[in-house]
Amino acid sequence: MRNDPPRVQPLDYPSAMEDLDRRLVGLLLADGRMSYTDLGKATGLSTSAVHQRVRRLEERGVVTGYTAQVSPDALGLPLTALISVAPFDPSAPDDVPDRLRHITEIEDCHSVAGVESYILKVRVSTPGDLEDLLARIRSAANVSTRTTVVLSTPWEGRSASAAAGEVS
Amino acid sequence: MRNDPPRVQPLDYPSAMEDLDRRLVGLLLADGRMSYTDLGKATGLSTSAVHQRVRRLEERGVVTGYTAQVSPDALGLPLTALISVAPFDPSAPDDVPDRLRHITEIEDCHSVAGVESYILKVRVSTPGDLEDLLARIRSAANVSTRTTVVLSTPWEGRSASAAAGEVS
DNA sequence: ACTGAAAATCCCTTAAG
DNA sequence: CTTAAGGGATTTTCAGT
Repeated sequence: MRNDPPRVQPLDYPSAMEDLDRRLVGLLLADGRMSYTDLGKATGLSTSAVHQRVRRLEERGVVTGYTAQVSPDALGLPLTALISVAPFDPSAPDDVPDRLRHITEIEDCHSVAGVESYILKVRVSTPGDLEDLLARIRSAANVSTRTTVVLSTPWEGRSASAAAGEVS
Repeated sequence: MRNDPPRVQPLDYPSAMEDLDRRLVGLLLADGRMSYTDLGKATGLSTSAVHQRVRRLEERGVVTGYTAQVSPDALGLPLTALISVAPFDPSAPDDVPDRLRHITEIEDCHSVAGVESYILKVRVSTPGDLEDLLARIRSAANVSTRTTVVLSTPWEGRSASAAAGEVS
């Protein structure tokens, strides 16, 4: 694989997180409504200890919130696409995200290193809606677009962090 | 924008979802730990009614679960990349997702229409880890890769569905 | 389908060791 | 971090409309 040069510091990056914290995060990723009591049973900790740790995780910004997982299909948004955008005028100040933020069909907005400046993930109902959306994006941000249609999604949102909470 | 031909059926697609359901989904997207009591207060429904509707939303597969939102940065995974993969041998049966599923760094896996077959979203700690990951992906699935590094993410996971739950 | 209330349960919080 | 316990809130059910 890779020829590891010796590291100056044998540290793991910011990730100074204990094993218990990782387990808790993993459990909350799997079920964000789990009670502190149940989290305690699953980790062997007392309810109070879990409460403390989860609160700290929230304060440290490791856990930023909780949300329902919703099926776009069931919501009538069966068409997903990835859109690369490039500004028509590269000399203009780059406020593309600000100009696009109000467009709710855009689920993700990444600034990327490459020929194009941003990659968006969008969800719509029909090809016609996609056509409309592209027009809105182009005119709102003065960009050209290159669209890749998603055919299917074997998996999504699997939070790499979940590996941290795996049962060993 | 687009020249709408008259629709054969003036239906809204599968989305036969009432306004109340949309509001509930929106609220649960914003706070997945909200209690039925509070959901009731927010929608003007009784606790029981909320309970019924949320249960039905879960049964219908609209709400598929609940999860904590976790900051990859805080977890020590500050480097995100999008990887397009294309099979070396296009005649071989396409079991790329199965071959990649065990690689936990891969958060999303989309099958796409385009020159390349799949687009992956991955998270790692360092460029070195990305290098390793790419090698593992290539050898596990016998594919070539094209990697786009994410510089920053103005927003992510904004669930287009949230628009449904907006305050009018 | 929603309301309202009652019952049972569970949860959070605090305190003390 | 644990145990213990109080008080409170929440889930869940059920009958009624």
